[in-house]
Amino acid sequence: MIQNAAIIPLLKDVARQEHQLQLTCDSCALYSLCLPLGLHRNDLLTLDSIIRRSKPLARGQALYKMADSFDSLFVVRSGAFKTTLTAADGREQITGFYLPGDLIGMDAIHTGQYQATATALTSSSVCGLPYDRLQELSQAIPALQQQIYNRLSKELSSDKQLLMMLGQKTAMEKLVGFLMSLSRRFEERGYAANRFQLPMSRIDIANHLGLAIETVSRLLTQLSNDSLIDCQGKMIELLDKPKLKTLCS
Amino acid sequence: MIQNAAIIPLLKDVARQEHQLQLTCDSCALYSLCLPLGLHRNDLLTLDSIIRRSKPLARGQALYKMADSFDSLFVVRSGAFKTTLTAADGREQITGFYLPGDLIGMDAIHTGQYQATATALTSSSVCGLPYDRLQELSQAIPALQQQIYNRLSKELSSDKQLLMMLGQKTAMEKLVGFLMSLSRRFEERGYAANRFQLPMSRIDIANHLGLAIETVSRLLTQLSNDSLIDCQGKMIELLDKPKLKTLCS
DNA sequence: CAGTGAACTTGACCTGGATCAAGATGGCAT
DNA sequence: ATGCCATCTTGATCCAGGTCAAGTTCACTG
Repeated sequence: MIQNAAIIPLLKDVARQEHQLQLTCDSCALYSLCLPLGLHRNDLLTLDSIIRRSKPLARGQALYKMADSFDSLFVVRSGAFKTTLTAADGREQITGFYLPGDLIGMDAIHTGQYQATATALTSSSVCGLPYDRLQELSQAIPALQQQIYNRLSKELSSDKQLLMMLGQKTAMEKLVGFLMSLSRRFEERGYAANRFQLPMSRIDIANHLGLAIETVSRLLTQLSNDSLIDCQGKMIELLDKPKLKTLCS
Repeated sequence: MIQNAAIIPLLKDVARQEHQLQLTCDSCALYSLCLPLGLHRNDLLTLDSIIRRSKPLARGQALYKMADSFDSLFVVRSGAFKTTLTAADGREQITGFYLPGDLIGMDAIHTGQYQATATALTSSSVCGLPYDRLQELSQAIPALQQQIYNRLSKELSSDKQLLMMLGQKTAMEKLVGFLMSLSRRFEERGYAANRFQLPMSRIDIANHLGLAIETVSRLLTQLSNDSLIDCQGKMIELLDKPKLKTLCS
């Protein structure tokens, strides 16, 4: 329950959290998921000194927009985000969903501009890491440099996994694969692996997986009918993980 | 013609090149595309000292295989590579094509193992960069650290572009988008932008774009009939770039 | 707590691209 | 040269999933 509050807090909850919130990384609940992982105490304090803790963002609010000038990476502190690419003709593709501890904006490093739009899916807050300062620090702190390499590499890997999903798999495989990957990510964060609130709409899921909303809706119904999941609106419970696993391999 | 020889050299050509090949980065034709870009002379020599220049690989030969233990990144020196993910059920997805100057293996950094299989599409050669040494050097050389961040970020960006292609676009848009992106990449490398040899088979293109081979073949025929491209086997000439651009936006 | 618009579900139908099938072409080894 | 196996092309058919349509439910707002 505390977990769910952390994912989809009401506005007033966020305000309260904000007030109570640890002001240093070393007392942060996300410590073990976040960038400072593996840093020594002094280095941690140095990193801490450059971090800008944001006001909470409301659902639907943009953290940054595509083509905005790039200055910071962001760590999700609470809530959830999506990043969207917009094509010349206006079509949009959701390229990723980001949960607490995830790092957003890394695809902008090689240019002066953000390459996508990052939007809060629920009330959310972030820690901002000014890139120029981060670069300097990572030059001085080997463990930090390594962390950054690792984070970049990890996002590369998961994008390539997603390419496999989009390129090879059927609608059902895509959807179940998506649910399983969400489940794993919640679990990594210490939340329940088998019962969670989807932070995104069916529309977002469909777009992300290259499907029609109707297809997503129908497949969720079908999984429900087959008692593989229980699905009440955005609340999902995974009832038969082994069978689900066979559906997405 | 020299360009094509560099992309698809005969084995004997490679052997000859190997012999003639500059042994230092600062005399390498790829210098401006490659990792050393922006390094000062002394730093360049230091980087140079850790580079392992490989024997040429024959067409179809693997540079590394998925789950092999990770130790080096590789820069393509000549030829071309594909990287392939293999799913549990054996299905494969080509997650990227790599041309001279491109860096391969970055998705492996965050684990001890390569995350994909890298295969030479033609006779090719690479420069190997032992990751532990590279990490140390980039700690000492700010410009190198920055280059590595940039390269990782750039690959992230292009993967996300690809996600957009796979998620949103029709078969024709995918194929034309693919051709245009190849054209741009050849041009960046100083080769002709409008006339080039495809280093990969139709099968590989189809797999990469999530299409059937038959579809790729049909669409190429159609583009030929409409005089938008000229297509003789693997030789492609882009005849009407403006119209092609409208087909993929 | 009624009104409103967005999100979601379900059904009926349609189509883009997959699959199946049958050559044609081409690169390579002998 | 010749034969062989890969790759590629082209045509015919099929179907997964998209599109269209018509409600239903949900979450805000006033």
